[in-house]
Parts: sequence; C-alpha cells; structure tokens
Amino acid sequence: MDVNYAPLVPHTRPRGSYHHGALREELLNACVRLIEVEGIGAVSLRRVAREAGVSPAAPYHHFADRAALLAAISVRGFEQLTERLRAALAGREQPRAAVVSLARAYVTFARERKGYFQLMFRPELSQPEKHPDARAAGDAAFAVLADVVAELDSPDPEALAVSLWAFAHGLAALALDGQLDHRGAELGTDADMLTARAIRLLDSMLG
Amino acid sequence: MDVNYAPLVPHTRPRGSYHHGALREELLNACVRLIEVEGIGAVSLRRVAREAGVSPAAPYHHFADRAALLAAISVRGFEQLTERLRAALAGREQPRAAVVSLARAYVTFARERKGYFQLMFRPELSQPEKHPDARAAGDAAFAVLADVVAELDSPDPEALAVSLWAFAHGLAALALDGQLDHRGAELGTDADMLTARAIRLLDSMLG
DNA sequence: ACAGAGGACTATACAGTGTTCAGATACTGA
DNA sequence: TCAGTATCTGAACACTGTATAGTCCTCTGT
Repeated sequence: MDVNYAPLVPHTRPRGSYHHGALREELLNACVRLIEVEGIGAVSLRRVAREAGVSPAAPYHHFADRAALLAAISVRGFEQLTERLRAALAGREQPRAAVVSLARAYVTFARERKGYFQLMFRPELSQPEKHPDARAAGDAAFAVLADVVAELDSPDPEALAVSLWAFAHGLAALALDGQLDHRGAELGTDADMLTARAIRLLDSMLG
Repeated sequence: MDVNYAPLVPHTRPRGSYHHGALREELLNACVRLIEVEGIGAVSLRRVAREAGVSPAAPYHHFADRAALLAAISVRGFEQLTERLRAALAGREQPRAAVVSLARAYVTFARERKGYFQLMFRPELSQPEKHPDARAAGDAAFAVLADVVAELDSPDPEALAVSLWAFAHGLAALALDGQLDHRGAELGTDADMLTARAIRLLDSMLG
C-alpha cells in the first residue's frame, strides 16, 4: 500500500475536476515554494506532486523527468534575472553607474529569489546539457551586462564583463551559502552590510 | 534479494580480513573519486560503500550519516585549499602580487579538485550547521587572504577581502558550472583563457 | 593462554525516491 | 453523439538513506 501523497480521496479532487487544468504551472510554483521554504535538499518530484495534490506519476505528462522540471524553473529564473537587470539599467546613462547597479541587482535577485538562483547554477540538478534553453536564457542575461561593459572602454571588455559577472556571482553565491553571514558575525557586521560595502568598493575601483 | 553491492563473496574480502582496517579513509577517497568521475549527482552512500567493497551499513560506523561523510570531505578540501593558498604566497613580498597569486591559486584549486570544491560550497549536502568543523576549516583559508589584504592599505580592508574572495569564487564557480566554457565558445576562446584574462585584469585594477 | 569486551562489519528491513506502464477519466473536434 | 487524445491514477521496479539486530574479529586484562 502506497500512501505517499496527501490524503487524496479518489475522484474527489480539490478543484472538483479529474483534470487539473494548470498542473504544469502549479508544479513549477510548488517546486520553487518548496526550495524557498525547505531548501534544495527537500525537493523531490513526489513531494512536489503531493504539494500540487496529484499522483506521483502526474508530472511526467508535463516534464520528461525531474531534471526537466528543474531546468524549466532555471529558464524562468534567468528570464526574471534578465528583466531585473534591464530594470536596473533604467535611467542610468553613465556606464560605470550602470555596471554598479547591475551588480547590486544581481545580488539582490539571488537573495530574493533564492530558490530560482540556486537551481540556475546547479548543473547536476537541471542538467543544462540536456536542456539547452536554460543556457540560452542565461546568455540573454549575460548580454545585458556585456552591452553595458562595451561602453566602458576597457582594454579587454570580454574579460571585464566576465570579471564583473564573477564578482557579483561570487558575492551572491557566498551569501546564499551562508558564508557571508558567518564572516559578518565574526567581523561584527552582517551579510547585507558586507555586500553593500563590497559593491561600494567596486564602484570606487571602476573610477 | 538485495544485490546492491558488488559481487562480494561472503567472508572472502579482498584484503583477506573481515575488518577493513582503513575503511574511513577509503570511503572518503572513493567518494571524491566518484564525484570527480561521475559528478556530484551520482554520489550515494550505498554507491560509495559498494566502491569500497563493504555493505551499505558499514559507513555508519565511521560517519553519523551521509552529510557527515560529505562534511568530512569538505573539511579536507578546505585544509588542502589553505595549504595551496599558503604555498601561493611563498616568496611573494608585495601584497598586490600576493593577492593576485592567491586568486589564481583559488581558481586553480577549484578546477583541479572539482570534487572537493563543489562539496565545500553546497551546504545542502554537507549541512555545515551540523558540522561546524567545516566552517572552521573555511575560516582558516579565508584568514590567509585577510592577512595579505591587511597589508594592502585599503580604506575598507574587510570589504576588499570579501570582494577578492567573491571574485575568485565567482570565477571558480562559473568555470565549474560550465558557464565559462560556454561563454568562451561564443567568444572564440576558452575557459582557461577567460579566467587568465580576468585575473590579469584584477592585477591591473589593484595597481 | 584464554575469556570476554567491544569495535567493525553484515543482513535485513522500512520508508521514501525517480521512473515506467497499463488503465481510467475527461475534454475535444468531427 | 462519439471516437480520439490529453491528462491523470495505481501499481510496480530498482534504488536510496537509515535503523536494528546479530556476527565476526581483535584486543585487553588476568
């Protein structure tokens, strides 16, 4: 007897219908919610299905496998990031201020959308080699940065773009891993403060 | 019938002994090997045990649970990193050259010891809140950087240390996630070249 | 030299996982 | 109205982490 999923009386679906209607969407949302609340370690396809009130096999009609679900979330994450970066650019005309603003937006996104961000950079989960659309969505985000850096006359704009990405990404990754909290605690400050000071430093170094 | 582990004729252990003798060590090594060859996704305690030629329950006499094994590897990784960073400092007297050398060593370590590095920064796997020794080992590594940065008279040495860490960490993380390969392919270069150019840029910016 | 204590290991079991497949159900267009 | 198709369920498989009880070996004290 398998009682893995929530007490779901057969043929008495919450929405009153056998067909869910918008299961794909609900699975994506349930998964992100789960990551955000219980962490990436708690994500299982069965758990996500249970959360959405369907059987463990139901997701397979919308996603080839677990990795496909996670890759879809990854794509969505990159799209949201791209939007955020574009928004951070609005009104800023000097490339230097724009770049700093991008870095800030990148880190902010990572911390506000932890669930998405972690998935976006864990290839063992979303298997980007099998789901190239995630890669493509990432390219779009990087392009926003590359375009601004191009205006920033540097002897090596490609390396500069990669460096800026690395800086922001490193800050974000360390923050999400709790490394900055820990470092902050030892220094009598916190992760927020540390990232803010680091980005201020970036500003001064670009000048 | 459970045939999960390798065909191991009962009481005919490879080493000729019932007691393995150095199982703890062998489990750690087998695990790292597994990550390096098949990726983090392929790591399961049972698989590691099988690789070491013991039953699935054997690891529990050396590690409280799966996370404890991974945390132990994490500790070892941080120790190796600390060593590498110290070695990178040898002979370099000017703090600026030293810092650049540290960044290079950090990225090199990440790429050469992929298995270790990934584990070190995936808290959902090694659960650092339960294994504070991993945190402590990380502190030691960071201290190497912080010490050098202190000589680099900056208006905000703490933020500078965090920034340099973030830069190197971002570069390493992006490289391991395959992002730099992908970016490199689009730019007609490769990940090695990109990281080298990025670090050269860091050098020029510190000047 | 030998008992027996305790550590290292195995066998077995349980719940949970990803995934597959046959069948049930509901929506769709002719 | 009715066949066809998309969606979903139930049951099954091999695998996972982990707990328990028991077996084997090595060591220590006498």
